[in-house]
Amino acid sequence: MLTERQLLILKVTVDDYIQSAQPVGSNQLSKKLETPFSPATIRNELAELERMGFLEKTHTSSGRIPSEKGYRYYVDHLLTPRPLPKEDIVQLRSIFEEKLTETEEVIKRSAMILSELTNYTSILLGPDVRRHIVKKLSIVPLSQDTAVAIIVTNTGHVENRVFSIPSGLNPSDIEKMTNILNERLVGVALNNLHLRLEQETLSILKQHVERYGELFHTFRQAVLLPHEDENIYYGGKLNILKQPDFHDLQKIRNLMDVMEEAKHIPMILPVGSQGLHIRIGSENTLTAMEDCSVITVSYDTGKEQTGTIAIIGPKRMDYKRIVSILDLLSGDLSKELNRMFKGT
Amino acid sequence: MLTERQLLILKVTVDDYIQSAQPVGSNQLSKKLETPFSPATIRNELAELERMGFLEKTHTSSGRIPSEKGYRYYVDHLLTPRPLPKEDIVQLRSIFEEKLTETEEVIKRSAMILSELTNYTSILLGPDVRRHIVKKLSIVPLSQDTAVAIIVTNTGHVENRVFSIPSGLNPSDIEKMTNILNERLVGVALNNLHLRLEQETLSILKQHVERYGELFHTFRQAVLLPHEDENIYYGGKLNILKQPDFHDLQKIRNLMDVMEEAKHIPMILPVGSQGLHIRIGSENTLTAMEDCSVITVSYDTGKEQTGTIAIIGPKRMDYKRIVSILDLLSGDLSKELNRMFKGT
DNA sequence: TATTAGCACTCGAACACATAGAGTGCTAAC
DNA sequence: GTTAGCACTCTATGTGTTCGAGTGCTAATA
Repeated sequence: MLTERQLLILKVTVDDYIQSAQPVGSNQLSKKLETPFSPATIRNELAELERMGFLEKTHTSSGRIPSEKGYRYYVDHLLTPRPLPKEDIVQLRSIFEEKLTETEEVIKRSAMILSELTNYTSILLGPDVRRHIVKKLSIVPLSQDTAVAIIVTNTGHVENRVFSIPSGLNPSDIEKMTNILNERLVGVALNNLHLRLEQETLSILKQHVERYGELFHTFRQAVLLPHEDENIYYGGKLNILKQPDFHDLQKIRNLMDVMEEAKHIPMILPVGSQGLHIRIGSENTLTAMEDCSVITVSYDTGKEQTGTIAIIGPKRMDYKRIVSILDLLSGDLSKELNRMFKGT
Repeated sequence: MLTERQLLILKVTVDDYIQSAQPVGSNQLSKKLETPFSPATIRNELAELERMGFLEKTHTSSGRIPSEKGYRYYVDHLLTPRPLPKEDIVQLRSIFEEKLTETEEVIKRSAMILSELTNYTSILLGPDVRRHIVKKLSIVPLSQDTAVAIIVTNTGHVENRVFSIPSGLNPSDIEKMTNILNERLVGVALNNLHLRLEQETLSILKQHVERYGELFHTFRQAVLLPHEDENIYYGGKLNILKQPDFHDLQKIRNLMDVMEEAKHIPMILPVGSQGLHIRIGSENTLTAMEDCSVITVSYDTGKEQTGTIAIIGPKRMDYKRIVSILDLLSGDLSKELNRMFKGT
């Protein structure tokens, strides 16, 4: 168990290191504490904290830096979220000052402001497109053998894909097919589309549309593959380069590589989980991220759907500030999106 | 005027430096030349080439590296494009092996393969969206006071924007409006849409649609602002970090910053100009790019439209290889896109 | 018993200095 | 015109020294 004084020293050490990026020594610490103890006393406590695994030295005669266990303890027990300064709140709220009509726009803007505010990299995940509800389907012929399939969802999101149509097809057949699809598929979620297509529309198409087989086949192909990466929004991808903690070019490369690759996202952040999460250093799944901390918070997009806000920074991240910012943004974003879609 | 031997020495020097990234000395050069001259002779020539401004030294007793003037001369007079190795051709052609239906997909894939092949950053500009021709317009109501406007173009490109509609509007009015818009605007290029909207549809709308004013106004707003950055495709953004020529983190940041910002694109590459262009170092407009070379080539997307392929690398770029690659790709891409849209 | 002053010790950063090696320019010989 | 020879220059590398910030330990102190 940690004594009061040890708690205090640990907290001040972590705070100081987060702020200065320099190992913290007993002298500095002695001056910084409001109840003064001599450097020698502090040294004893530091040695004890190190023995317990909360602090580390970079070399034998250096000051202390927090270990991962130290950060973890700090985050779990010593984090006293202070109210955000006014200017931060103003900047955050500026996301919504210009009335945007599209979810994507709002999220994109949030990612941008967030990275400006924090100087870290932000990743925002929009609500899962696959759960959006089909509002309308159209098929627009482009040439003799191609057409574009368009699906509008309740959120105003538009999916579109070009597909090939059997040449010499009767145009009125396309129209018929479109009508049948709309009758049967409006109101269905995108992730159920596949199933419903086969179950409900195939037999009806068979009756009304000539050469339904080829047409149905390519249309089905087109509709099935969703653009997986289209609701991931980044802010400040290059902010890593601003951090003094990252100097090894190879590591920076690995890190940026991992972040940009959409398929890695589920490894980087807990997609779909509720509330606030903090992953410190090697708590991350990917080794490329072992020097990073990731803070995520979920937000609510209405209709029981959620998105995720994430901040990626060095382990020496300003946890206190980021947590406050994410808390505020999560609430604001939920409110705004619910307002936008109150009627859909 | 340069002598035969000076030309030869300049060429070998540039080639060698491009390959090794190390200043080239008289000894090396002497060994490398097929007609052998002693290092001393070479030294005299090198001194002369330096005097004329084609070569530089990094310090008094170092070997020579090409100056910008040297690269320029090399590119203008000494570039003997050699045929690409088979494996490069195979990899390039792999862009088209999987039959893609959308321009965007093909271009996206080209950007990716191109950066993998070259280890540099590629930027591909698609054909100017504003010159695409409207194929179909729709308005899909989402809620009582929002709707999404959708414009399909002849290329299969779909523009969509959510806009607000006057609450309590008669749904049949939206239908009427959609019909009128389609009658009047199909076949018009996107960049003329603005003008035509006002000139041709406003008066007709007035006659047939109640409360046309508000509806028309917000629709017009939605249609007017095109997503400017949506036909820029990047490949290998992080390849800069692979280049030994870039080590200064600050410069890397500036460079990446500039490249990612869509508004800088016209400054970085000669958008819309025909044929092959090479910009070396300070020939670039932006100071952030003063250590880079940019090679661009245009390609033809049918219907008298063009796109641009660009490779951004260090001044010490493998010009010979890149030029060959871009030449080949430009041709292939033009062919493929023309094939895709032969019927539209 | 908890705290602190004192002190020897350790390590990194900064600096001076020496050396090796690659390359140069110049001169004189071929 | 070409080249061998040579003195010179600069970088990179390694070594030794000093300085300062920090530590751990011991003994004195409250």
